[in-house]
Amino acid sequence: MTTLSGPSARRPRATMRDVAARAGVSLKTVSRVVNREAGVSDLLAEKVRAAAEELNFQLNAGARNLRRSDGRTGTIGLLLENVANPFSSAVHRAVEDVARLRGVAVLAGSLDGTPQRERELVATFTSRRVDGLVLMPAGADHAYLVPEQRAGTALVFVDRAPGRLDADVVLTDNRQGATGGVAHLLDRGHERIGFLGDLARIATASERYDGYVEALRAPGRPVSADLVARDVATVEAADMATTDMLTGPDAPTALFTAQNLVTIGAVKALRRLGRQHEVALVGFDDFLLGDLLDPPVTVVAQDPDAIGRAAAEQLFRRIDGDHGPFTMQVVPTRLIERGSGEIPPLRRVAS
Amino acid sequence: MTTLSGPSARRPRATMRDVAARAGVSLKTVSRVVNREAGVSDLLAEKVRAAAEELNFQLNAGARNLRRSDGRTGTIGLLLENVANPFSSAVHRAVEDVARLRGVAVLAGSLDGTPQRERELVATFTSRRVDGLVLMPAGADHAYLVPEQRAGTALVFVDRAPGRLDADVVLTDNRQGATGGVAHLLDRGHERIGFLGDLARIATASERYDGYVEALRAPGRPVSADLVARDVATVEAADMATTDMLTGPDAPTALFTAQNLVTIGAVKALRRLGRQHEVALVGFDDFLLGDLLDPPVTVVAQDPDAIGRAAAEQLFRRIDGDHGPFTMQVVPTRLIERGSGEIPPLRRVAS
DNA sequence: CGTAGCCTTGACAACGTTGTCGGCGCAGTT
DNA sequence: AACTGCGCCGACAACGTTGTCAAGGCTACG
Repeated sequence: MTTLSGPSARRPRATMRDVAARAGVSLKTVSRVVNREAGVSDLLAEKVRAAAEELNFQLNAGARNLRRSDGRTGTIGLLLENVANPFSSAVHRAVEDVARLRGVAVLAGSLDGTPQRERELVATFTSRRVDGLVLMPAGADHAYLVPEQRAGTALVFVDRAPGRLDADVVLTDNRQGATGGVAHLLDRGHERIGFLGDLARIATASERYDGYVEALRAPGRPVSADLVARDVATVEAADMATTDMLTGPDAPTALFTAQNLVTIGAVKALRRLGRQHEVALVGFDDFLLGDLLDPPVTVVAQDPDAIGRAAAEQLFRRIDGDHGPFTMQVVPTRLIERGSGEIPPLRRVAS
Repeated sequence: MTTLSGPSARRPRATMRDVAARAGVSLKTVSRVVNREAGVSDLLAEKVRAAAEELNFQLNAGARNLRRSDGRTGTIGLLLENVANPFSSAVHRAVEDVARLRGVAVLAGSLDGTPQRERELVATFTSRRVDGLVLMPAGADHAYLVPEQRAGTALVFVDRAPGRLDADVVLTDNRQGATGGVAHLLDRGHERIGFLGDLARIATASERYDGYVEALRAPGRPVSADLVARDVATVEAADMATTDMLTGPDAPTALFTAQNLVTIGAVKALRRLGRQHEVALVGFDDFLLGDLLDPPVTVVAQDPDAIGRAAAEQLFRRIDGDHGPFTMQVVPTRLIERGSGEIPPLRRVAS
């Protein structure tokens, strides 16, 4: 640790009063100039601008908001599963880009799937009087948001719908995406398709499972219990579950992995077993570098960018005063064929 | 798009005045209860709490901050290269975790390498009177922050040092990391080691190059111009540069790629040429799933978590009133051997 | 029994800004 | 010459909260 010179003496911030005094005008005139209101002569406006510049004046957004009639802070809150996870952070970026066009700042936070943290963060943000909240919810009951909503805070849910609360929502078409992924494998002739999914209590995970079942039911295939592993929550668990499934009797010729980490675990297992070119694999959720693996991994990709954008746009419509009925937007998934999902079924040896 | 029922009638927020009226006490007493100040009888405190609860009272943080003597907003700003990139978002998460312990909210934004955006975001955040700013700077001149710093905003730079401004800084040891990565290849007997790096004008990129040169100079090896490609800024450019380097005369037996995307481009090129098991590769910066590739990629990993944590902790020390000299913290890198960096040199055929 | 001192409580000003309103000066009209 | 209307400007109150201070009631002590 190197030591440099320390911070120098503190100089307090200039206020409008200071600017007014230096420019020789009233405080209200400064306010008018700063807010670009009409009705100030060019001469005075110029003086004010010069004074503001010299004093490094910067409007105090808190004070402004306190007095303003529209009550807007120009700040929104964004509650994500985890700011560091690729899906969440892609949504974050999309929301930021929309907010940036309006000069709106974004408060962000991670929930880690804990409802308590959701409530804490909501409180932290609303006490700062955010104009709106985009939330990827952790909890299942959002009745606690009713007063907030009534007070005028715009609410848009992403990825999962709110519980016990009506609000705008933007969702991925999980069921349809899963159905499509499994159908892709069926189309290639696979009959025994294994399912590995995240915790069943998570709504999205269970919708994906429903999609899997639906895809099999359509052509009248059975859903076999030994080909289904739910509640697989980590890479390691997915690795183990995959290994078990593939080394058991009547092993599947293809796998549908319904979540990112599960897909990674399955890839590891397939690789260790040396069967990555033999067992087909379709994963839900794209992941960075999926195309660099061998074989490259076919995925049902979500579109976090579209989700974030749609959510932010809806949020700002509400903030702008749209009082129309609540909306539900469903963002389609896209099947990206890269190789692993196009492996044909291994012919079965008659016993 | 499905239509649900619309938002219901607006009900304005309760203020301390409302709570006071309902509890039959003065406004100041409510303030005391809300702030857990001593000297309120249990009876009144209970009445106030009940009234606050019934009215869903929530303190207005803006108004509080306006009046408070310490002038703290309990909010910090975080300027990152891009909230969606893995390095930035890992730093983000670490900062959030430290902030969360103190109930501090985090405003975050992306700079995309543009100094103008940096200034805009700084203005957006400081006008909201953040207590401090953690910045991964895009610009090279930070003199514009002097008034802000003097006004009492804590500043901590991460990943790159500030220009024309003294402030605390947390850096990765780029030079040393690069030296270590290249030395690792030299140790394995490689003599011709190619360098591919990001834009030379970026400080971190140039430090990594310096580290490469230093590693070669130590045992007295030459730095050959045709083994160096700088200013490689995209995956595609890296792919091309790698291809050129490997198909040229006197091709290297090992590559040191000094940035994430450059490493990915090199992996693609090696794979296309079918030489991924023959040419050694060490990359700077870990990347998700580097261990799933074939061969798994050996990297010099940065520690974004440690960087973010150190930055946030330093920031809060300043916010808490530490007026000591500015500090520079250097976070070490770690070499992760996965396979690609341990490939021995191909014996040269005598011509 | 008087008084000092503590505990509890509330009145009031202030934070930095914007909304409202009224005043002044000047041009144009009768 | 008096009036009207408009353009420009400033005084003042208010936003929701906290800091300061003083008032009132009580206890404890001489």
